[in-house]
Amino acid sequence: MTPETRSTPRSNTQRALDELRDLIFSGDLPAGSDHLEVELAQRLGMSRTPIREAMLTLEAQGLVEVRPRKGFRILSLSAEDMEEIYQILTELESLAAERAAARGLSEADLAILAQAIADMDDALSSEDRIAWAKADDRFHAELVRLGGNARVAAIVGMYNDQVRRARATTLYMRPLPHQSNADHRAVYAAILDGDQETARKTHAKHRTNASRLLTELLQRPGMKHL
Amino acid sequence: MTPETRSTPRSNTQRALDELRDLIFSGDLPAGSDHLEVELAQRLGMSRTPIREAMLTLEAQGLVEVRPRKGFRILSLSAEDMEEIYQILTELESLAAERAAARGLSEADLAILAQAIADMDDALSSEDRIAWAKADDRFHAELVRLGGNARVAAIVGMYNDQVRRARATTLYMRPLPHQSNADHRAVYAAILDGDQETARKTHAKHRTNASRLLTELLQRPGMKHL
DNA sequence: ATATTTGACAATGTATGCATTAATTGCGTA
DNA sequence: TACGCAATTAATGCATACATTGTCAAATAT
Repeated sequence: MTPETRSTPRSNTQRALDELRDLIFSGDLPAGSDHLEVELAQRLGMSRTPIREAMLTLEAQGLVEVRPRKGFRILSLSAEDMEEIYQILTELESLAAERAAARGLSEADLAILAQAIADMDDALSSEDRIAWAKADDRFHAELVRLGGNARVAAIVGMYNDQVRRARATTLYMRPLPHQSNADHRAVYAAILDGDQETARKTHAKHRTNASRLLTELLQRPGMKHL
Repeated sequence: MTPETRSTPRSNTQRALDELRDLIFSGDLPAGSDHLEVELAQRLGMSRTPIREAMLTLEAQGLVEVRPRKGFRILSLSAEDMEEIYQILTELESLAAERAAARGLSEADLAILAQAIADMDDALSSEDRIAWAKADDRFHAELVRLGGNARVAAIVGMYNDQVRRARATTLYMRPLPHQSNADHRAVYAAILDGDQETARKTHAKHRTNASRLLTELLQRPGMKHL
């Protein structure tokens, strides 16, 4: 845990990328706010160049918008954006579930998935929503990994980043997600069974429900953008 | 068609992005080749900075890989890569077809789609494969547009770019795509009918067939990478 | 008062130079 | 000959300076 255990001296561009992501996800750079190159450069203690380069990558990932004389705008997501993203997540994760089921994976292969489910159960009993959200993240990330399509995993990861803020906001607005855990177990079972169709459909239903819940919460007055 | 009709004097970074894309798609920068910053800078008549910035964007889009002292590598696609990409295209285009069917679109809304189909028919009768490929592109682009999810359209567009080289190569290796045209018409009819399930399944089958054909051709000896 | 033009300013786009560092080559030694 | 080490080289990472250009505001004309 020492501060300087890093062997590779990461480039400033890389640091800028990581730190800017953190600033965005933490809400330190709020959605909708604008930021000039010099401002961010000073803030991170480097020159404009690595900031620009990091911002280009973040733009390609859909997190910011470059507005030539107005600075970088941290993109906010409307309810419609959220629906678009959830459609994609539903679709691609369901594909991953189907493919995972098709691969004839053993219980050992599914250990991480099983662990994530167990962690979610624990988190639910202790009503620890943050721990639950983290385990849920792990479940979904591992699911797309098991799907065996690296590009699907990358896209899903990217969009999960984008909705992270929204999920954090709604985490305490929703009831405890008992149904989610049941869904996860059903998906797990279908994958282990090699039942592609069930894996896909079960997961699709799970995601569709989650999506509906989220968008309903987000459409409450005063929640316009995140 | 005058060379200087452009009102906005596009930035060099933008030009670099466009021209590098063209060089890649045209095969002028062959898949697998490495290129240094200075080389490309000289080639495009600008300094290293806009080249670097363009390359970062291209890297985020999966077209090149930045290899710190070895130059930028133009990524080649193996048969496995192609399968990954086609899985995604199948999935997201089928989603688009379903959503398009759900939107209650009128015949007028589907005019571009219908035109693309007609163009493909014409191209088939005259056995003009290039015209067919272009119309096919238009059909798929319009389909995802009609799906109403801009992010889906963006992803599909990106991956279509990536497989363009492969499709060009195989264009003359395959039989004339009569079945494709029948598929397209079926998808069109389902969308007009508002039959979501048929739209999705029909398009999925269409894409799966196309994918199988392509990957078989690509697995012929001597075709390793594209 | 409103619209328009001009001008100053400020932010970005781009080029360039320097420091850093990985790769490579050549040399010495076993 | 083969191996390892050191020096050289070359490419990039980053900072910085400068040119360009959009923006804003003040001033003028209608």
